[in-house]
Amino acid sequence: MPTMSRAENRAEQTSAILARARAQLADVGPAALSVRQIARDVGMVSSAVYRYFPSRDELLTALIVEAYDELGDAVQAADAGVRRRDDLAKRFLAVCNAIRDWARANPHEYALLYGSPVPGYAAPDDTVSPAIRVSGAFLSLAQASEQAGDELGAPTHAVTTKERKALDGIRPALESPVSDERMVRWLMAWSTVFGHVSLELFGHMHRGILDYDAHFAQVNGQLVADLGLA
Amino acid sequence: MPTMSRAENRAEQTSAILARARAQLADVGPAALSVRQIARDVGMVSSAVYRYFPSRDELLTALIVEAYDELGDAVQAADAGVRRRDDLAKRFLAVCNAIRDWARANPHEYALLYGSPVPGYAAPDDTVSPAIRVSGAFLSLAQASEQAGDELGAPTHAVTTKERKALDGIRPALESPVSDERMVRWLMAWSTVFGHVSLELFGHMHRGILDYDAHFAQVNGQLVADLGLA
DNA sequence: AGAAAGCAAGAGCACTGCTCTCGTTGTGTG
DNA sequence: CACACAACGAGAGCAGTGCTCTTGCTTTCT
Repeated sequence: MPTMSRAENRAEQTSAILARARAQLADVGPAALSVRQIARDVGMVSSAVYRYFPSRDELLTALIVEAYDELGDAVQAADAGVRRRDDLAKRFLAVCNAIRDWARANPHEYALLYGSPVPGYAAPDDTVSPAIRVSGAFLSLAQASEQAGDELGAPTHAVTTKERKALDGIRPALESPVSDERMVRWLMAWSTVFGHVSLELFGHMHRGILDYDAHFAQVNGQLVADLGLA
Repeated sequence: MPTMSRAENRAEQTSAILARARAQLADVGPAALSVRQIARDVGMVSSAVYRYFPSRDELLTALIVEAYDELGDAVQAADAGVRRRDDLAKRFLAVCNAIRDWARANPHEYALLYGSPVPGYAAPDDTVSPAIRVSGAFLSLAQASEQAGDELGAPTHAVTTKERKALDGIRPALESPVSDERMVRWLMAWSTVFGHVSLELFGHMHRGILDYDAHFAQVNGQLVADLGLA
């Protein structure tokens, strides 16, 4: 039983625990995730797990980070899959569909990220950097659209001075400037997309919308038009 | 200790339990809601609570119904508070603000309604009828707008035939017809509003948007314009 | 080689949802 | 009016949870 240094073993056990936790999360959801069950699954006793994760919440936080990364990868890959980089409409649609597809494929993970915050307030700074990758995809498209000189496809409601100040938090994250009017539109698109996905996934469109795919496509089409990507 | 019939007592105990559950929900959130703690609070032993609610999930369902009703009341009152009934923009803004205000005042309740579904799948038919009151507010405004002959404030993306069929689920809930183009816009507004509130409340706008009030007002202003209510 | 640190196991604490039993007590019926 | 029945509250108990602490053992560092 040599053949494994302490560090190696630790890495292996850590990822084994995470893998089982991941599976259990997908299976029964975050609320029912049990440290003891995970321990049994990986052939440990529950107290041993606490050598690797100081608490159940920390384990959940690790899962959150993983999920954000996975979603970020999916979104990034979808965007990168569009060959004509200046076809912003196509890139936008790819991103939106990637978000929804991932959410539908991983409902519990999506709920963990965008549903109610499960523990008191987990979100320490560990989670924010992977979290911004998704909204970052929207922001880069917004910048590209601005640089391409696109005109917004719908009349713009005058941006208030308060709102201009409120947007100061976003500007530092931009490499190239985006007009406030366009930024508002893109933020609205962000809310609309996640609003739709959440409402759909959490059952609020039940018996109202009969074809989620069609409706999401319709909404995206309208967003493309409003953003002036067509 | 007479002075109380069995039925009276039952009603009183039931509402006492509900009241404490309500308070605990607002305090610690749905996940940490404990039947035993509620029992202690109302001066009972835990097993006695099960004479009134067959399980913790049923209790939660009752709370969900209560919360839907409260939000529905708030929305309805906000709408009714607008004197000029034909000022649809004002009514729309009143409804949107009522939703957000209620959500901010009752974050745990909002999370229970629009966040991740906590128990496996509670939502039996008990919850659907109070739930549709909120979306119903949007729908009545959409109908009023159609009847007023408002023109949509932004170019319309062509509605696909699939989407037209997808909307069949909503039509039975309408008293007066609404064009599919307008309906799509209103559904988008619905997604946008709840998307914004969820993203804001669950912390996803942290450090990005510096003034939630201003941004929400800006978004609503744009929605009013897009819906042609101005 | 010896001290220090890492690790797995087990026992145990305080808590949870929920079930069952056991007296008591109010209620509708013969 | 009396009696049987159903509702009720309390208590014990089961199976499960997160987490801590102690006890040995083993790898690593000095």
